[in-house]
Amino acid sequence: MSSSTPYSPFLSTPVPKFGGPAAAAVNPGSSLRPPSASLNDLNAPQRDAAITLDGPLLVLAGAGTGKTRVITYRMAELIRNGVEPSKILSVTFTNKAAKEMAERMSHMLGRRPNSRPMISTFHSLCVRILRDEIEALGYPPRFVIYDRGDQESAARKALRDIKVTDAALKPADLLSQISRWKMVGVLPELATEYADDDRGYLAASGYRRYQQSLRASGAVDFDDLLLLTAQLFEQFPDVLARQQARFEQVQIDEYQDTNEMQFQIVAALVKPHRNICVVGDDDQSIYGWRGAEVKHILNFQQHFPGAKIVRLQDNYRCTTEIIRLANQLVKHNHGRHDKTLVAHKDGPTPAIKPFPDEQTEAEGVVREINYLVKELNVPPQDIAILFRTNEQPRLFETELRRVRVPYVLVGGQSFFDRKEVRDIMAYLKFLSNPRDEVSLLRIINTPTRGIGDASVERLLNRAVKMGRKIWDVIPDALAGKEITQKTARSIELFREQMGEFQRRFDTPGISLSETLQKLLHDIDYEGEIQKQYNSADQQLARSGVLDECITALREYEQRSPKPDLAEFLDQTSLSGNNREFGDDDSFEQSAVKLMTLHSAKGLEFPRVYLVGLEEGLLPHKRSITDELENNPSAIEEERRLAYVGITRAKDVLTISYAQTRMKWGKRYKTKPSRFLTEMQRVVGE
DNA sequence: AAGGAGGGTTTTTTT
DNA sequence: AACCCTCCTT
Repeated sequence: MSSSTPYSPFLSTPVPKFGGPAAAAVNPGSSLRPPSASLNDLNAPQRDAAITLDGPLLVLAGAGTGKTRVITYRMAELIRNGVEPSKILSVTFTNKAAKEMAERMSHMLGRRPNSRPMISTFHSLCVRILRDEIEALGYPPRFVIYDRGDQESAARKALRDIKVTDAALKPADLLSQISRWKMVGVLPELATEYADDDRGYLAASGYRRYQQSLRASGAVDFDDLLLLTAQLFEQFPDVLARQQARFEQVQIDEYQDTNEMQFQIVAALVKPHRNICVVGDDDQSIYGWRGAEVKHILNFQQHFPGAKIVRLQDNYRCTTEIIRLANQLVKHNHGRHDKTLVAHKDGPTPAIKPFPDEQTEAEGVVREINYLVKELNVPPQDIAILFRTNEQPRLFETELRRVRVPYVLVGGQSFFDRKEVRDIMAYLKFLSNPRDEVSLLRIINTPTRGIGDASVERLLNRAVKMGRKIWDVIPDALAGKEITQKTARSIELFREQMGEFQRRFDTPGISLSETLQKLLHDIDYEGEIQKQYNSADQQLARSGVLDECITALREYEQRSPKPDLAEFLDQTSLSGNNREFGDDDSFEQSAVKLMTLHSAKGLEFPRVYLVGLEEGLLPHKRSITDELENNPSAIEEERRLAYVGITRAKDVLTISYAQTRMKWGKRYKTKPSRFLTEMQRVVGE
């Protein structure tokens, strides 16, 4: 985050080296270097929050009021007051936020690697706990984390096994129902009780199959990480006691987006000492669809009686004009803590620009960006284009490429969605955990090695029936003439080959990346690419992906003290899509950012283009129909999303919409978003 | 078993 | 318009 805020930027003062004179003066008796941060950098309420060290604390922080800063300074205060750094846990919403906060702490603490606060996301925290303790639940200590694609395969298979057709229940629908159940702690055995119609019953039995197959594969999905941790705490007091003892102080950022399982985990962790500090803004709750519950932040005082509340309403990020729009817009929501942000700097009035169609919108926005960058020397990284859905950025990308302005598409699953990467990850997952059936099925005939779908299907049926592994039923399948000699031979070869690579990956001292390189060579993945794509540059691009994978693994090896394939896989599946791979920091730092409103949470940019403000897009069509059906607050979440978008802009905000838009190959007329009129009108007028 | 053609379907947001 | 699935030919 670039910090050119007019009020003391984060590291405005030089950081004295460890043990310097300043350190001795502030904290004479401590072996720890005190933080360089001075509380004078903070305004009164911020300071009040940062020095409240005991007992539950709720910081209601509006957008741009410096909540991350408060959390960091508070950690520094805790350490200054003698709390052992490693006994502090700070939970952030994304890995990126964790990384940034860790870097700031390193600056403040002067890099003392032996004791530092644990800063991580809920999911990473849970992985750490589960890696140590999961055997208690009957899972193997080695498990793989299934990403979205793996989950879909598992769901598809579960539905096929119970003979449910796509028409009755689609894999994606099953997954979202499973997720909703897991989010509130409903286990497969109990799901039927929560089903209220036929589809619900189908989903419940799908859920049972799905979970069975994950367990048999030694796999967990994202929700399991939370659910299993909560279960662990509930069922095993000794485990809970051990984890409780690890932390004396717990802080949680973006608390408005905690879901039920996360709340339970935290409540259990802090029970002995109640030293919990949560920071959030109910107006920025945008993950309701993922089980986030605003009620946790609204009811914090009921959960933790005696909690102190600090309100931060001074916005130091945006101009008065931007804040005026934001305030007016969000006032249309009900069920919120009424608060009004106060801005402190002036700037141009935000522009609202209509365009005839989405193509012109992209051209217009990019033309302006190009002018800013080329003629006015605005650094590209000061500019962001924010949008609601992932189909929107394409046109902007094309335009940016055309005028040669550097850009990065943040978040979009582009890298991990590529077939080649998914294949390679499946190989690695399988080799790390040979029980992983979903990955095995993906790679068993990729590249093609004469093991056809029909044979695999028959083998699988037999394997399931006999409760054995797919390899072990080959002789029986041969005898029953279910597969041919030739197929059996191919499978044998494949099995031997994989066995060899398993051993290699398992042997400490053998380079992981070199093993991967050899693997790709041995299975002739390159040849597969040559066959699949006939144009030379496509082939080149696809092979480039292979190199990127190898490079990613090599980089992991270099930065990890004790490289381990399973750890690499954990990190890549949790680090949200693009992080580990092709994460070219130096390039990213001087590029225009393109991202969804959801990914933009917690970030800020001097110039923001908020595009596609149309009915059906923002608010999204789905939320409009949801509003009519069952969820009266669906539109309110969209409104908060728009609010988040507006408040990302520090100085210049430009809002745009297209008057017509292409959909499914047809052009439709659009209506300007209701939010546009709302934000320009005071409630009640 | 593999590859290609044609037809039907699709769109929210992500750790 | 793009993607996936199914069916058909080799």
